[in-house]
Amino acid sequence: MFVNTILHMKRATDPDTQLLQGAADPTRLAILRQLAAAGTEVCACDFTACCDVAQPTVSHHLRVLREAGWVSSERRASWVYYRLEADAVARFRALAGDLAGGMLAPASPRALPVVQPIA
Amino acid sequence: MFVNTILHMKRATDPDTQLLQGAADPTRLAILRQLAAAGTEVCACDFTACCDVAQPTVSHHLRVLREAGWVSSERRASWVYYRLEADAVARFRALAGDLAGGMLAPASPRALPVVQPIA
DNA sequence: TGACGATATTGATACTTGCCGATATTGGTG
DNA sequence: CACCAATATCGGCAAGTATCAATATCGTCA
Repeated sequence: MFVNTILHMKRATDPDTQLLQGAADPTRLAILRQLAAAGTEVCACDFTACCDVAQPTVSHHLRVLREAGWVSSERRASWVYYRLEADAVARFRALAGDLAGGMLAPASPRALPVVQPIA
Repeated sequence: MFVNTILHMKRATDPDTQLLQGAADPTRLAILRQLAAAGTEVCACDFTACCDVAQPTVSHHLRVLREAGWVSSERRASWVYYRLEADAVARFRALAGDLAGGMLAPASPRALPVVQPIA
């Protein structure tokens, strides 16, 4: 109450909130989905094609995703490749599991086996 | 491309993005977690105690959550009770599953499936 | 080295959001 | 009805953010 009254300085220092905020944008969600669908790294140039925003905007969103822990990037020749961070995905799923904790899965015996990447 | 060039008017019309934006705030995430932990409906007055923000702010966040589909409310006497919407939780988990899609089955030849114990 | 293509950064602008105080609304009670 | 407690809404401010044009940076190639 006090901390907040002085000046509302609380924003998104919590890592879970940061993760969610990272994904909570149509463009960034599209990027994440494209990465998930690809299953491997994706060239930054491909995102520019997919999302109907200008190149600097894509670059901005990629930075936000990187800072939120969602993706990592690697420069190769003239291109920069982005890949999903397994850890972020795992944390996201854990979060979803937490929120679902109190709910009884009505008819979902289809518990999909989680394959852990060995290395 | 066009819609966006004219004037950037795109914000969060996508239901998935709305769901994520709903949860992407420390106060709202705390509310969702409290609801999940409770497993049943929770009185609005209890949220005021938990999150260190003023009453109007809690009310505001509850509205955002309701409009995002995360919760539903029911008035009983002087109190309003909120409960998690199973549908939203399901959609959230599905989203998490989608993003994990590429990571669950890597192209590694001998990826022995580690079955997660039924929590 | 210079030109070029791919990304990133900067700067400016408009929109969105979180917050609170004040006030309205709702429902129970005397 | 008047009063009170619990919530919701309003009005406005401050901070955050999404966007783009212009420009800088990096890496390749001639």
